[in-house]
Amino acid sequence: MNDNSFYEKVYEVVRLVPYGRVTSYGAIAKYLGAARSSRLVGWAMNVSHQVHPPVPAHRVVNRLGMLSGKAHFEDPEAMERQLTAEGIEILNDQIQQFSTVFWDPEKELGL
DNA sequence: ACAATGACTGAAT
DNA sequence: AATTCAGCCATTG
Repeated sequence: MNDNSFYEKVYEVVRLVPYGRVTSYGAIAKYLGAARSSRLVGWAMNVSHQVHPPVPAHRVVNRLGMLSGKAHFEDPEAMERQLTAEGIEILNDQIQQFSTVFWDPEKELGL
């Protein structure tokens, strides 16, 4: 994987997600100019465990604010725990007040 | 070079 | 309104 690969871009954006905020796969994909490559973002996250530096994958959820990828973590409970530690309220694997904690790269960073 | 994969998303039923 | 279907596309075997 080259540093210029699509994955690397994804990691870069994910690292930009502020503390206590989350974003969605689609938002990242769209920000990267590949709005329909949301799956690739998820795939990138799957590999993010072996990537350096570490990527805050726990801050990335699907567009509904559901912890769809928690099962892919070393410890599925860790994702939920970390988000909670950042002040994000989670119930039944779903982020509460998602609209409030949602962080849209396009909106926050600007196009 | 071809086929398969997938932590998604939006449209169709 | 809820659930199912199909497209999507970079990476990998």
